[in-house]
Formats: sequence, C-alpha cells, structure tokens
Amino acid sequence: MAKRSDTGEAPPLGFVEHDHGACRAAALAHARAVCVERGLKLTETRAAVLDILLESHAALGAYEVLRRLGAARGSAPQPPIAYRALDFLVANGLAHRIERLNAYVACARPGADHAGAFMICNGCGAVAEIPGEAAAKGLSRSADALGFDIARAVVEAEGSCPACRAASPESGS
Amino acid sequence: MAKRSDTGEAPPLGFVEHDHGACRAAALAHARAVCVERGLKLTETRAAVLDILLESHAALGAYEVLRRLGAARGSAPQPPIAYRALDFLVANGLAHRIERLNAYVACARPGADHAGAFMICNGCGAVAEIPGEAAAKGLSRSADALGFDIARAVVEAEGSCPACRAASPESGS
DNA sequence: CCTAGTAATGTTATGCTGTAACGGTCAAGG
DNA sequence: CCTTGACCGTTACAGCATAACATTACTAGG
Repeated sequence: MAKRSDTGEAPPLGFVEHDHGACRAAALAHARAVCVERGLKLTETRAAVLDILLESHAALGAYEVLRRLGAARGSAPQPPIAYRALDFLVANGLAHRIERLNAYVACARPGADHAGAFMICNGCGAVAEIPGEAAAKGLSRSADALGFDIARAVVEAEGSCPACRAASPESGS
Repeated sequence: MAKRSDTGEAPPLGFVEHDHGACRAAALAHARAVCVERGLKLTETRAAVLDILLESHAALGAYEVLRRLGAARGSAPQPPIAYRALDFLVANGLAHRIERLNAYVACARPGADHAGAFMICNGCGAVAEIPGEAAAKGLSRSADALGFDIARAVVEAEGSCPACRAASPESGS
C-alpha cells in the first residue's frame, strides 16, 4: 500500500508513504498564509527552521536544528536563535514539541485544532500526529470527575510503526 | 468516600486531603514488600530517594532530589547517585517520570498496573495519578487503526486542580 | 528625511538535565 | 583466596534551555 488518497479522515502522515516534497511545500505555504492572516512575520530564520523540521516527519532536538541552521547559513548560530524560532512555531501551531524526546516536529495537520497526540516510532524515529480529541476523551472525563481543569494535554505513545514491526517482528505481535 | 469493593482501586491522591504520613508509610512498606517479592534490593540510597519523593505529591527534578539527598546525608552526592536510584524506582513501578516536567513522582497507586496517566497542577505543583487505561483507550484505538504497536504511552494533563481553581478563579473556565 | 519605538536577531554566559566511563566496596560463592 | 555481580562514588562531559544585554531592521509618526 503505497499512496493513499482517501480523504474521509485526515490520513496521519509519518508512517505512510506520501509525496513529501508536496507535503513540505504545502506546509510552508500554509505557514505563510497563517502568518499573513494573523499579522505575524515568518522571517527567514523561522522559515528556515520550519523547513528543517519539514525535511522529515521525525522529531529533531533543538541543537540538531541549530546545527542544520548553521550548515544552511554557513555561520554558527547560538542556541537562542533556534529556541526563539521553535517557540514561535510552536506558539502558532506550526510545529509541536514532543515532550518525551525533548524535540520538535513540524505540524502535520495544518489548520487543524492543535491539541494533537503523537505516535513515536522507536525504530525509525518517525512521528505521526493524530487528532487529540479521540485520544484525550477518557482523560477529559477523568479530569471532570476530579474537578481538574485541563489547560494542555500531552499524549505521546512510543512504540513501533507498521514498517518497523514488519522489519523486526520480535518487537511486537 | 467512593470505595470500590474488591478491585483495590483507590481514589486519586494528590488533589485530595489525606493522611499523608500514613500514605507515605504505606508506600514505603509496599516498596519493601515488592522488593522482597521480586528479589530486589531496596538499598539505603533507594529508600532515601523514594522517601524524598514521598514527602509530597509534587514532582521533583533529579537535581532537587539530589540536593535533598545531600541534605539528608550531610554529603554532596553526584548526579548518577540520584539518577540510578530514580531509574531503579521507575523501572520497578515505585515512581514515575513526568516527561512534561523532566521530573519524578512517587507512585501513588502501589501495586496497580502501572500505565498511569497524570494530572499536573500548574498552581501548586501537585500531581495526581490516575489509571491509564481509561485515558489511553482512544489512543489504543487510533494505534490499532494505524497498525502502530504501543510500547509505552505518556499521558499528562497540565492545568488547575480543584483547590487552585477555587483560589484563583480567573485561571479556569 | 529623521526619529523613536518595536520586534527580531546576535552574542555571552550560565544553569538544568542526563550519561559514559572507571574505580572502589561489599557480599555470595567456587 | 579469588571471582563475580550489584551497587555506590567520582570525574568528566554531553545535551537541553534560558537570562541578560547588544545590535539590527522594520515601521509609524513627525
């Protein structure tokens, strides 16, 4: 099963083959549109960092982003450069922080609600983003029962993606 | 109190008043029992770290644990001392790591399944542990649909506990 | 044009989080 | 006695993150 084009639900990227060039271009275009719409500036640094994250559906540590940013520029930027850009992207729903990995991924569901949940493959490092509501429904119910008011939910599953399960069957059934 | 008859399901601590001295003593006794049962050694360092975590239902960073361990001993132990003890406790279900905070809490549900979910109060720092199944059910379903095999799920909600909502009503709904 | 204000970047320095590697101690067992 | 294995002690360093301040760039108003 190579390419899927059914659009009934958002097909989660990350574990499925797709035209990544188009995926990347679309995400960048979406980011520009969002920034125009909200009066934000997608500066060169921010766009470069987003593009770095968009190179794959894996999560990158801030220092890896920083290294690639340095490589792209030919200079050696300092950590705050990367962190500020990442903070901007996360604050505006263009990227997400993966707490489990202390790392960042580009948002794979442009324009969506942005309470995503994530599946992290330990084999290949790919991260799939799925809508958070379904995953967090039970959590909301528990919170209501406790009188707890949820401001943000972190939902991250770690395991093996289909391809990695197929490659090393001993890791799961 | 809502007490289940024979499942042993406890009401979630952390946000509720309780006899914490007893809670702490019970957890320590449980830890000793678990270690005897499994042939593990609850050494002085490990017991001290567990006791430090049991001082409250808040999450503590490894270096804070380290400081308190040093205070308790009168010496100044190095990071690996704390990390090794914390790793032992986490590996054996006696404590949990809170990814969102890069910090650790004592397990509040001794003997339970150990795929907990957590609610973290931003106001007072308290952490309540709830059974993970309910919270992660939607996640499991999504994973099945994707063919993803979950090895571990991180489910952490950040927000306001009942007491803190009451104290500062502007922060909640 | 000039200027003042704001937002973003550049830079320095530092602190928190986590681990690799090696050596010492102690207990169990040949 | 000597090995083995588990744990602890220590050094050193790697990776993650931010405070604080200087500089640049854009832009709004005179």
